[in-house]
This record gives sequence, structure tokens and C-alpha cells, in this order.
Amino acid sequence: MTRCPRSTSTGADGALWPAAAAPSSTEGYRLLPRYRLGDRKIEAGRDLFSVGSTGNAIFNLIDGWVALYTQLEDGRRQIVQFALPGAILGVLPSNRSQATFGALALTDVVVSVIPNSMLATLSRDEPELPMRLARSLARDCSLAFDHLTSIGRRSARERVAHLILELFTRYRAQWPGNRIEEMLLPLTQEQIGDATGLTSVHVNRVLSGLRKERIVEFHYRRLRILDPDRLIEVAGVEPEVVTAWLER
Amino acid sequence: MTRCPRSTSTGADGALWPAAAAPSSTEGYRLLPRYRLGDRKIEAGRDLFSVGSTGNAIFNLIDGWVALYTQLEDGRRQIVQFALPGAILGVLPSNRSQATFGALALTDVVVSVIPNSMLATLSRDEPELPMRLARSLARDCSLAFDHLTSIGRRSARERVAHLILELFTRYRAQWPGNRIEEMLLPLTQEQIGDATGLTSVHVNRVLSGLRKERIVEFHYRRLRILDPDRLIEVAGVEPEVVTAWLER
DNA sequence: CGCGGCCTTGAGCAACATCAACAATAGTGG
DNA sequence: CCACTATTGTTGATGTTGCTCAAGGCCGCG
Repeated sequence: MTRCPRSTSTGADGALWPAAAAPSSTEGYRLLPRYRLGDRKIEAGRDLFSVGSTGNAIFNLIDGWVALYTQLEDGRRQIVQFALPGAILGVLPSNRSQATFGALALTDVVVSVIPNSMLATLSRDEPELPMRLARSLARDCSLAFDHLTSIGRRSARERVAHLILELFTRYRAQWPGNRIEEMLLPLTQEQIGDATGLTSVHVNRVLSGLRKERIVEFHYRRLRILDPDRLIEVAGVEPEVVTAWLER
Repeated sequence: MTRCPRSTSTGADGALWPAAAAPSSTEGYRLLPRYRLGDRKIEAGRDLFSVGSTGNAIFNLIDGWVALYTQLEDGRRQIVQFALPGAILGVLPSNRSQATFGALALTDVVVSVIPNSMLATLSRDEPELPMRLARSLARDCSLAFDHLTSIGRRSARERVAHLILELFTRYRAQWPGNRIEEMLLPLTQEQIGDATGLTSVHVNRVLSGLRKERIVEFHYRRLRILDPDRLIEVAGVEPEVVTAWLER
């Protein structure tokens, strides 16, 4: 957390994105035991589940990106969360009723399906499971609070920077060691807008600004962080918060 | 759930706010077993816990209103959730690290304290507990997603209406039978602004508008719903969502 | 190589913020 | 019970951010 006085870096850089070697497989992310019947693939652009569906299963995301979103009657949309491998998705049984949000596969996706009916018996074999579920949900909540703060109180520029920083950091936590400064971020500018409460047009302008200032480049889903320190500064995030994103 | 075809009402009125007789005590809301050592009172205006505090306990809110909030370095604040009796507050152990949000008592408050150290043993006696915790967290998440949608995609007018409708509905679910259309809502206009991502000045203007249109009156913490149907309409909420607020 | 989806840019405008002064309220101590 | 004070609410004038509308360019894919 301390030292690591890298050249132009504030020090946060080294601490936040350690270059440790790590598993390239998805092995570490199966929080729920996987059952053979359970694996399912969903192709990019399709819904894992939709608003109003009566969820009778929860999903453990094994591979790919998923966006959780809500929708108003008139079509306005809000992305409320991005899920990366390891996430647990879906509606708990008896939080009865329909899902109030949908789940869109941003890339081709693999999930392992745990039917709600199986949840109770599963918990008997593995009594730690509900508590892990609770922790996962607590983390989702925490992230949602963060987004709320961003959308409610930050400027457009700050919001976009914040989102990019968050996604980059969370992604990088999964595949450390890869070329650090570049990644595939499977989002359109419209989706960034839906996540930040902005128009795609305005997102575009903000991104132009960040590109001209040589902080970040984002073009057709290719993200490149040019100046991590300034990005953190623009996003207005304290390092502690960033580390919280990394927890599971 | 059906009938109750009240005069000018669309019918939603009766469905949403059933006038059933109900427990006036808080008996029903102790989701966690209560331990004698645990009860604690906090007076209005004080923090239950603060941003950055290392939560070593979780709280079951027995009585009073609590606001969960975050804060940016420069003082901008965002209220991310309102907790009513029955809520479970605090940070789970090993979602280690500090709380990223604080908890402000809006009224005098009674909580029962469950030290994290006790959580594991408690779960052995009562194996249902972690699952109940998970459900509570899932509900918080759901609410947070709702707020995100509101702040991200609704106009100021819609946001304020939405918040009032939510709080009124949740409150009324606890004390049904009381004078339906009036309640004490322990918020300042500034706090409403902090929850909706608006300025207190603008909140004031919106409230003025709603008052002139005889939809809602809110003055020094006294809330009066004049036209529930139009409030629902302005808030742009489907009844299903409202019912979701009522679940625990 | 042509088509559809995505990005880019400009001009004008609406919603909300900011700043500032003042009024109403409720809580306080005499 | 009253006077005083701090807090909260109200209103107007003005400024800025981000939205809307619209046209055109770029990219990737079939």
C-alpha cells in the first residue's frame, strides 16, 4: 500500500494494478459449485434474463461481460451494473415476483445455472454458500452505491472517467500481467451513456476531450489508458475505493 | 389485492396501500435474533457509523429512520439509501476494509447490534440467518438499482415524485391503518436533494410545483399526499415496482 | 464494395445550478 | 410565554452543463 515510488506515478499506480502473474483460466471464479447440467452459453447481444422474468434460477458468471439494466416505459434505459466473471446474477427466490432488471450479454457468455429449487439442498452440503452469496450481494450493493454517487454528484467528465477506471481496474484484476494499458471494453458509447446517465452524443464529446488531453483513448471498443494518474485524478477517486472494487 | 374500487381512484390506490389492521409494534421487524446486550440508541443527527469506519458489527434497525450516504472529498454528498425499521445495516466482515458509506440517524434510532464475531456462531444456531441476510441485501440492491435509474434517467420532477412515493409507500407498509395521507417525513429539502442528485434550491422549486398542482405538500417535514394517483403518474412507476418496495 | 451500425461534429436550447437576499419555522434559554 | 438564533425554506436573476436535432463520416462485416 505504501512505497512503490514509481517515476511519474503517484504510487497508486503500482498498488492498484500489481503486475503479478496469475491464472489465465477462469478457475478461480467459481464461487458456486458447478453442476454439469448447469453450464449454458449465451451469445453477445442476447438477454440472460429479462425485466419481468420470474427468475427461477441464479447464475454464476463463468466467462464474459454482462450488463444489468432497467428500463422505463418510454424506452429510457439505465445500466445499473456491469458483471464480470465470478459474479452471481439473478433474483433470489421469494424476493418473489419478477426481476426488476434485465441482464444483457455484452460478449459471448458462459454461466453456470443453479436452479432455485436446488439452492436449499446445495446449502446443506455447503453451509458456507449463503454467506458467500450475501458477501457477493454486499459487494454489488457497494458498487451500486458508488455508481449512485457518481451519477448523482459528479460531472459528465468525472462520471465517464470513473466508469472507465472502474471497469479497467476490475478487468485487470482478473487478467493481470497482460498488456496493462490496452484492453477490449465491449461497450458502445451509447451503453456508456446508459451507465452514466448521459447521452451518447455527450459521452462522445467527453471522450474526445480525454483523448485530446492524452488521458484515455476509446475507439470501437478498444480502450487504451494513456495516463493512469491523470485518469484517477479526473475520476476523483481515492485509492481505497479502487481497492474495494477488487474484492470478492 | 383486487376489489376496493374506490371513487376517483384507479384502483391502484387500494392495491398499493391496503388499509389492513396491523401490528403497531416493531415486533415483526426483527429479522435477526435480538440479544439483550445489543440494543443501542442513537439520537437524531448523529452517525450510526461513518465513512471509513471499520465495521465490526452489523445492525438490525429496530426503530427510526436512517440515511446511508457517501461523500466526495470536496463535500458533495449523496444519499444512497433510506433504511426503515427491519433493515440490516453495516458492513459484512471480510468485505474487509472500511465502510465506503456512512449511516446517519434521521430520527432518534434504536438498533440491535450483532458483533461480527458473533455472526458465525449465531448462524450455527440459526442456519436460516445468512440466507435472510442475503435476501435483505438483494432487496437493498434492488432498491439501489431503482434509485440509479431514477437519478440517471428521470427529470427532477420525476425523481422527487419517485422518492416521495417510495418513502411514503415503504413507511405506510409499516404502519398501515394510520391516517393515510399524512406522515412525518424526517428530511430536509437539502437531504431530498442529496438523495435525488439535485440542489436543495431546485428541489424547492419542484416541490412548489407539485404543491401548486395539488399533488403533494411537503413543508417542514410534514408530508401530505393530496393526489396519490397523479403522484404515481408523475413518478412514472408501474404498480409492480411499488409492490416490490414492500417486500422484505 | 455496399450496407448498417456506430461514431463525430455543429448549432440551438432546456434543465438545472449558482449566487444572493430574504422569510418562515422551530428550538433555546430567559 | 417571549425573544433570540440557527436552521430551513423561498424566490429571483443569471450562468453552465448537457440535451436535442440533424447531417455526415467511419468502421466492420457480409
